[in-house]
Amino acid sequence: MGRGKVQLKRIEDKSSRQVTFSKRKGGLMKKARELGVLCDVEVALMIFSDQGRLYEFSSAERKKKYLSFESRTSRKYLPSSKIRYYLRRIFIRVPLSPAAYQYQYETLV
Amino acid sequence: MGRGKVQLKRIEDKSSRQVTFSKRKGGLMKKARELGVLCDVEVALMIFSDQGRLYEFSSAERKKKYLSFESRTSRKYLPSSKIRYYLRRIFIRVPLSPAAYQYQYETLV
DNA sequence: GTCCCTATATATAAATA
DNA sequence: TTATTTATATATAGGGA
Repeated sequence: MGRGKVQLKRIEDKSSRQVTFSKRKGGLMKKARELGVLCDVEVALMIFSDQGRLYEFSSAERKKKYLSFESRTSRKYLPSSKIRYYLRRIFIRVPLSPAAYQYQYETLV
Repeated sequence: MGRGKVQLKRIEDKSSRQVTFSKRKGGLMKKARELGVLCDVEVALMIFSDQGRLYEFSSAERKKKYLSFESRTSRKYLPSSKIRYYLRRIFIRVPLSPAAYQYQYETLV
């Protein structure tokens, strides 16, 4: 999709990796939104940049009614331990123990 | 990206909506994976079809070590109340009350 | 549904400013 | 760096079997 064909492996040059990230992130978000609209389905997309920043798209129209995770994190740079924590909790969904959940709940609500 | 240009609104014909869903879902998954590899970032994508089926991609390499939500749901068709529940819990992340969490935890673990 | 085909729209790599 | 341009690779709409 460009002047040259690209190999599917990590782009080693930091500068072009950043440029590609920015372009493809935009493209992916756009396509996620299109899929939601065209096919009338719910789509969610989350991307953690290597800077630890969270980019998120969700087609859930009710989103605004609820406490948004995004509002708590998207403007922060997270350390990698936090990233791992969030990934486990959100993407991989290891249940927290009830005691750990109680603690989390108290810090969030 | 095809013989005709498409308007960004719900495809009303059920059959072509289904075909478009299948094609674009595949494309989106592929691009999510490419972004993760090329730019060395974590990407997660979740799609609920209108049949209530969950399709999921996550670049988190540690995934297999943990209990996967996918293994519990991706082969099932969920009623819309369940979809809404999962969307709230996962995408929008309304915290459950500790009591409700305790109940969920017991049914999951 | 479901798989192919292929003309066309779109995304984007590399160049350029 | 950060935009903008443009040539090219890729995705996919519409169609047929």
